[in-house]
Amino acid sequence: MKATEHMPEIIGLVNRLIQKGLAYPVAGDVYFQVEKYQAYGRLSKRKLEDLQAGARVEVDERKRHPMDFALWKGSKPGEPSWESPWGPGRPGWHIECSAMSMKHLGETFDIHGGGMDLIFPHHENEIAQSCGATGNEFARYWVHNGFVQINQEKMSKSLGNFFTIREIFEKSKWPEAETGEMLRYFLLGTHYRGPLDFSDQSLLEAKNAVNGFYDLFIRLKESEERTMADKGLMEVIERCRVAFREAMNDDFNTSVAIAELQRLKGDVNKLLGQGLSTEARKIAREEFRSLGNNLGLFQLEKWLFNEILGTGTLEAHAATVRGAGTVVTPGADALKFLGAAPSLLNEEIEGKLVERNEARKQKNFKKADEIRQFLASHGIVIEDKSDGTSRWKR
RNA sequence: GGCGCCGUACCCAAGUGGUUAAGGGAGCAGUCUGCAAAACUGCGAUGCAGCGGUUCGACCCCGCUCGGCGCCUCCA
Repeated sequence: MKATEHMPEIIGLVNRLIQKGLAYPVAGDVYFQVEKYQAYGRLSKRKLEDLQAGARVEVDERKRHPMDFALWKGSKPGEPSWESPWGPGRPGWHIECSAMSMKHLGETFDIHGGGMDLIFPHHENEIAQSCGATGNEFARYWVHNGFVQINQEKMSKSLGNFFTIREIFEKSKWPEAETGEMLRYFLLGTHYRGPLDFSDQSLLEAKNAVNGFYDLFIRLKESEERTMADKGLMEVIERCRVAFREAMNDDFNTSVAIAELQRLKGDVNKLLGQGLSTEARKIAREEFRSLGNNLGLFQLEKWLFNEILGTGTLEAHAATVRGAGTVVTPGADALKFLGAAPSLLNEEIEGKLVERNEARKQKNFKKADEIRQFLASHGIVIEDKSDGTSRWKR
């Protein structure tokens, strides 16, 4: 959806505000007259008289009040422009949000999100425009998130200390799905209103935490049929459901919601030690999937482990990392994932595993350990199972 | 000058006017294991930036201070 596809709606909205006496045209521009909108400043708790007019930018003398903001800006020669009743020009910053949300969501809608830095002036102005034009409430709830910070500093384009999610994917030595999930886990680990300091360590911690869940999922799939703890499982699941819902209902308290998932993980691991039926293990996995779905977690089935054998995903990805070279932005240190060693082909890993198990059978533990060591140097961890076979993971 | 967010253990991070201040990671010590990994068990803040105040009682309420971050008619 693009703002440029909504020019008729935008122009219509500006017209409506002029007709209501809330806006006035000046030499090809159209300004919203803040003094005519008595609730101005309600969202950001600002009073017109408290604002420092001209503190950063010189006041435009043509405006009736220094705080009046542009709904439409006449274009200078050579600039991209659209035709309007006030001459060629382009929409002011805030108007397209109002026009587009009105068209697609209605005059009043439930939730409007955005960074804290947008509270003023952007969201304040959106409200003024929208409510001014319709007389109705604009957004019922405002959800403002804290900043992502790098080394205690706001991440922003102008500071140059930013990088994109795509770059995180590219720098990571892990498959995209995994990287995405750990990023999501990291983001969800703190309350949305608080600041969030981005670092390679935080991401690594998130990765390990997510891995812990998938370790459990693998166990759920492999354990033998025993039914001792089935009943306990249902109790533990029910407790988690209630607590999880409660946390989310409390202003999206995702850190608590995640803590509940962790608690369930521990509970299920314990019950698994006692013995769960195939059916119960399936229920447990489904429960994680279902709860996790609220947060975009645990949706991957064959992720990470050798079940994805043959897809080539990991190898292709490692090539991307190797070719990427060094990062140029100041965020480089944050993106420098520790020891991004080149990966092995899945087939090679499988081969080494067979070789090692052969050695183990012959009690040639020296050789077995060498192979473990070799794979470890490539970031591959081997886990021996009780039935004599092994699994691996990165 | 105005408005706002944040400061909790080694790290990340919830939370409450008064029961043991969630959870995770790391660490240490065990169980298990050929060795590992995973899993499980145990240990870890007498204290929640500092100082005052309110209160029978504050980490949580109020005030001040210190420290970090952000916004305040341009551009998005």
